Amino acid sequence: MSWKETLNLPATDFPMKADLVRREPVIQARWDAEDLYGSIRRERAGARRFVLHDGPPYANGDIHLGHVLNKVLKDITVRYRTMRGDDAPYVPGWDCHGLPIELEVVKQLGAAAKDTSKVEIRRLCREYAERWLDVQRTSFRRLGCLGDWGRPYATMTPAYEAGVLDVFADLVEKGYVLRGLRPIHWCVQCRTALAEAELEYEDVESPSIHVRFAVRSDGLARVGGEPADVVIWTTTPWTLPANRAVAVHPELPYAVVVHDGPDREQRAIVALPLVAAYLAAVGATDHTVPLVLPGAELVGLRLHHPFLDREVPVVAADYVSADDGTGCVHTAPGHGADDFETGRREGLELACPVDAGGVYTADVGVESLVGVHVFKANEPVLGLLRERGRLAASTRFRHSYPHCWRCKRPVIFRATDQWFVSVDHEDLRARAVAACDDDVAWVPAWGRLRLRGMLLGRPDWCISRQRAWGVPIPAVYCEDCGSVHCTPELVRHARDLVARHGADAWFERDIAELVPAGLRCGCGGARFRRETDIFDVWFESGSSWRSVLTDAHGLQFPADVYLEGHDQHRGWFQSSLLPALAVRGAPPFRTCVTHGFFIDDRGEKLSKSKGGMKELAPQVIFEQIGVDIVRLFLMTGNYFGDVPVSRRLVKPAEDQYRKIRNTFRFLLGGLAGFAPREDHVDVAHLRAPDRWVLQTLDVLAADVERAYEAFEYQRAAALLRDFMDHDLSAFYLDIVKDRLYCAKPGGVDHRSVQTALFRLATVLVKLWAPILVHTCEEAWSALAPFGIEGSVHAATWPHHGSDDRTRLTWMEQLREVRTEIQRLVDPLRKSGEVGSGQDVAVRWNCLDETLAHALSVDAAALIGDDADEGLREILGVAEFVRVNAPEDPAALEGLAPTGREGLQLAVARSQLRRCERCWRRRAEVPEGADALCARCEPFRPHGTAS
RNA sequence: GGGCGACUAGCUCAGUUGGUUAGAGCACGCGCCUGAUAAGCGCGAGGUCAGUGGUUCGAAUCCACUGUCGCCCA
Repeated sequence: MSWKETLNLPATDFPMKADLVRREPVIQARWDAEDLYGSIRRERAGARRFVLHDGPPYANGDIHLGHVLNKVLKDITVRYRTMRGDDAPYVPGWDCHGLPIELEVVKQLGAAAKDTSKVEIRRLCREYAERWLDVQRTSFRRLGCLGDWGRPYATMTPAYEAGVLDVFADLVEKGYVLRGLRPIHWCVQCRTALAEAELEYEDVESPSIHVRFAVRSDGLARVGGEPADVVIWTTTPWTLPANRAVAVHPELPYAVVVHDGPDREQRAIVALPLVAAYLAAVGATDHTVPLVLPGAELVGLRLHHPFLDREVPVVAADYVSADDGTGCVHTAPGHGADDFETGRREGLELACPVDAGGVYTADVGVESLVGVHVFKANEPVLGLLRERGRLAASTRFRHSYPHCWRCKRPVIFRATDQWFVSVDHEDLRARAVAACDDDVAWVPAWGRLRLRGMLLGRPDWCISRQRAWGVPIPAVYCEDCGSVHCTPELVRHARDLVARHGADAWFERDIAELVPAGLRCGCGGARFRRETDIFDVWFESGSSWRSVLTDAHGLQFPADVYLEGHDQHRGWFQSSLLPALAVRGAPPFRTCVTHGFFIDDRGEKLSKSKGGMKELAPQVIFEQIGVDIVRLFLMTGNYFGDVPVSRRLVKPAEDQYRKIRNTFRFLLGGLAGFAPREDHVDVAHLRAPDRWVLQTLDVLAADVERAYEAFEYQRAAALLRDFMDHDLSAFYLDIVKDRLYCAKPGGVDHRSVQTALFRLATVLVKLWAPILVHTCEEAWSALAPFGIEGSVHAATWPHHGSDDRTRLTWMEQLREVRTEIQRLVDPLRKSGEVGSGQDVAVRWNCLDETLAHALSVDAAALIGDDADEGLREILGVAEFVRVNAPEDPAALEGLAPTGREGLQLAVARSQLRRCERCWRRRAEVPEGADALCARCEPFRPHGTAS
């Protein structure tokens, strides 16, 4: 007869096939319908608040894999903290202002852009940002991220803009804000200042020229008495009209080199280590060096500008190196950061004869250059140099050069009037470094060093931009004398206006409404015009703590965590730290967590020109792969560093997912007929393997918890995967199948397993829940018949105790033995001698005290009643017999050493008869067809012959 | 060019403060089971821990240099 019907085979509604693409939206719809986020918040009201402050993505275009990783990590964090019992709100935000959106809008307007008012452009920008905000929000929700999606923050709302102005007003009041002429990166195409973050470095080919600056005759005595030239090297000939000095390193040796030239002998002054390079560049064939002198002795020499009627000094500068060029550095204070600093120190003129569009102004000093675009000026400048015999050499040079992130054109350095936040006012820089060291935790730890280095090296923060789409800088200029007014009162006046009417008011209202009543200029004037510059978007997002970390959003200052890509060390982390420190005196975050970026499976960064990662576009994830699989995939690698991605690399995660899912399915299936409250078996009465597995689960839960606490979610996933693979699927579940299927339903053997399975299921679903958000919710629902209610995401984190490891180490030893047996059985299987382990008889002898003890005394103590049966169950064999070596040396025949020191084993086909129901070979099974073991005999239907 | 990281099996990664024979998953090879079945299980092969030099009784692990890659900057 078929005994299958007399077994308790697994049964559950939890399907093997995930069908994530179809099922995830259904689960999300239920979360929405039941207002899961809102109800959790209400439930956690008054609990310890955990604030993760969302860094706002830019509301421009579809989301990509980078957004996915970032939002998933945030979601895991929020869900984990929530399960720990914290009140962990998540308020998503969007960065809405800025150049990319404005340029996109302007591009769409085409020729009409010129005739479109600023306010109209702003309106179009707002619509554009709103549209993408919605698109992105839909995608983020589809990723299963839990949050206050109905009430996000957006940097273009009046409340947010007012917050930016609050921060600015405080900075003005405390004296951090200054206005000045500075050379900054400038895009002549976009006609705007660019932040460091808006630059992209690309290789370009530039002219590479050596230019001779003649030493004025009264200085020749210091350089050998003969006419000589200081030779500089530059890749930007167009900046030569703005040259105001030549810098040398005071401690570097300089050589006077005499060499042959095209028409006459030349005497050139260059750094000694660079003489050979110089001679090669000018093509000299022989030379002498009559004089070497330190740079310090050159300082103060006066030089003739190569084509302008002016003299420029030789000055000292530390940054001059002997690595390239000539060691004599062309210095144009209006066109370079180092040059500017040098110029300020030496009192040089800050010349910048270039207008916003990149065209030379009349100040350039050469009639023929006026009106020429600097990108087309290199040839004319070279012409001037040639005419005057000042061009020593000219070639081309390939190097990395900054480009505008939006229009991709090369940028220039140009001196302009800008607004700055001083980084050194009231020791802000030093305080920021100290805060980095003492008040902020960094995950991974090297984030501290990174931000530290950036803070120490950074210049003052240029916060102004000459564009339309942003928060206006509230300042006015006197119409009579031109002086600027930007007081705390004026800023706060504007702040109130913006809070009520939005930032557009600044551009559309009458000037009288923008300034406090009765404002007078020092010159007596009372007529003003408004500043039209707007804030750097980094200043806006860096002020988010002011308007977002507030009660209005259910948040508070400071945030527990900022969690972003590690490009935000320089970006948002820094731009948030500085204003908060200046205004509030404290960092806005307690911990900064960073993740890495994606590279393709060849180790190269993903670039849009190569098609980005289309095979893993969010649409593909949503419609073909499933979010949970991708969430799992993202938790397999080390997301703190570079994350390699490709469709091919996701494959293993799909397999892993199926394994996890099926293990859940098996756990759930084994629970059929179990009523937790009534059928639950006390720990003390649990069978040995069941008691062991729950203890192991406790250890696992503690490890997983530590991993979550440390933001090492990939570690949590790895621990869980290993446990489900090795400890459950390959070991524990294998050994308990017999009791689960064949033991008397409702008996202790059966209920003991079910007690373990029930706890395994509920705990594992919880431990996975922050990562596999949908699958765990589905599994949680499948536990409904066993009294489980609600959402797993509203459930609380499992308790776990017991540090007693004796049972664990005991079982470890048994597993070693099990492995050794399997190793020996393998050849028997391949030869067809045995099928499963249930056909195997094992004889063993052990020379190792500890192991022998574990297999005998410990087994008796930990298994209880029938230790032999217990060992057979754990080891998965039909017979496990210790040979009586001392009294019967012949019994050692056939025993072989194993990988485990001291353990000797012999395996063979068991000669015992097999129980037809449970397939175990046992001594008591009688001969004949349909023979059953003693345990199974009661399942024989009445009237059936044995 | 500078700062910060990374480099371990064909691929993706573990490897807690230096300490037995460097682990796992995928892929690969050989099998088992058919009572988790569009599942499950076992065994096996595969590594000069990027390279070179150093510290140490002992280095994948600490130090220096070199190479390749990434991020940030110049």
